[in-house]
Amino acid sequence: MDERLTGTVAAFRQIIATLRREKMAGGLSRAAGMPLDQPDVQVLVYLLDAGEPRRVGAIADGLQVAGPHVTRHVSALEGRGLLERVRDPEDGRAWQITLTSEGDKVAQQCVELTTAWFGAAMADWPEEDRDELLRLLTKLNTDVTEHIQRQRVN
Amino acid sequence: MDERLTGTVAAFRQIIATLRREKMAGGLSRAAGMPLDQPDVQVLVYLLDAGEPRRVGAIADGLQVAGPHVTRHVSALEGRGLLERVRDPEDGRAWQITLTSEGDKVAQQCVELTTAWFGAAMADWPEEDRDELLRLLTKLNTDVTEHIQRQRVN
DNA sequence: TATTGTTATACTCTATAACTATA
DNA sequence: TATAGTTATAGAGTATAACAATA
Repeated sequence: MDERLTGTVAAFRQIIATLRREKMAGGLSRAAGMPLDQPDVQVLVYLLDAGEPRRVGAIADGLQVAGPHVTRHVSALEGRGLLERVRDPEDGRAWQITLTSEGDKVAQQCVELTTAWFGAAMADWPEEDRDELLRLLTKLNTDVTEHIQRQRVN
Repeated sequence: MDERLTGTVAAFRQIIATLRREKMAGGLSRAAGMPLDQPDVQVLVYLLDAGEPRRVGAIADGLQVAGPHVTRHVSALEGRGLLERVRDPEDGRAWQITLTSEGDKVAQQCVELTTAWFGAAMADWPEEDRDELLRLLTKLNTDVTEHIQRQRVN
C-alpha cells in the first residue's frame, strides 16, 4: 500500500474537518450584513461563477446536491432580494435564476473574503507552490470525478 | 486578488462535494460486513492511527468534533464489539478507548479501501506529482490550522 | 471548584417521495 | 409519459446545555 496516499488522504480529511469547524459562513454573514448559511453562499457563488442565469436543476448539478435542497435556498435568497426567478422563455416548467445587483455584490464579497482568508493562511507560500497546488487539486478533481463515473458504469 | 487562489479554493470545494456525495461509508460497511457510518469509521481510523488507547476527549480533539458526538459513536462501536472502554488507571473520571482485534481489523480495512479508492482514481499520476500533493496538502493543513489559531488569539 | 464524560435536546445540511404544471 | 420544479418529510452529522462522578 502506498504510504504517501494514506498520508495524503489523512491530510485532506483533516483540512476538511478544520474548515468545517471554522464555520466560515458566520464571518460572511457579518460582512454581508445579513444571515447567510453555507448553502446560501454556495448558490450565490455558483451563480457568480456561471456569469449568467441558471436553472434550478443546473445549480443542483453544479453543487452536486438534490433539487429540493436548491429550491429551498433559492426561495430564501429570493425573499431577501439577492436573486430573482424568471420563467425560462423556452420551457415553461423551468426558471432562470438570476443574481440581483445586491446578490452579485454579496456573492463577490463571499469569494473575496474566502480567497483573502486562504491568502492569509498561505501568506508565505512561494509562487511555485501556489501554482503546483492549483494544478494538482484541479487534476485531482478531474480524476476523482472520472473515477466515480467509471465506477457507476460498472 | 490572486486568481490562482480562487481556482484552488473552487477545486477544493468541488472535491469535497464530490466525495461527500460518494458516501464512501456504504462501501466500507459492505466490506466490513456490518453497518458503519462515517463518524464510526473516523473514530476507528483515529484509534488505529494513534496505535494505542485514547481518551474520549483526545478522540474529540483529534477529529475536531464535540465530546458528546464521540461518546455516542464509542458506545455504538463498543456495543458491536469493535472497541472497549477501560477505566484510565490514572484518572477515575476518564476512559481509555481500546480497539478490539475485530475493531483493529475493520479499521485497517477502512484505511485500505479508502487508499485503494484514491489509488485507482490517481492510477496514472507520476511519482513526482504524488510526492508534491502529499507535501502541499500537509503544508496546507499546517498553515490553515495555524492561521485559525492566530485568529483566535486576536 | 475544575474537569471527564454522559444524557438530553436541538440545529444544519442534505436526501427521498409524492405532487404540480408544463412538455 | 417524461421532465422541471416544489412541498413535505426524514435522515445523517454535529453542537450546546445540563448533569454526574471524580479530581
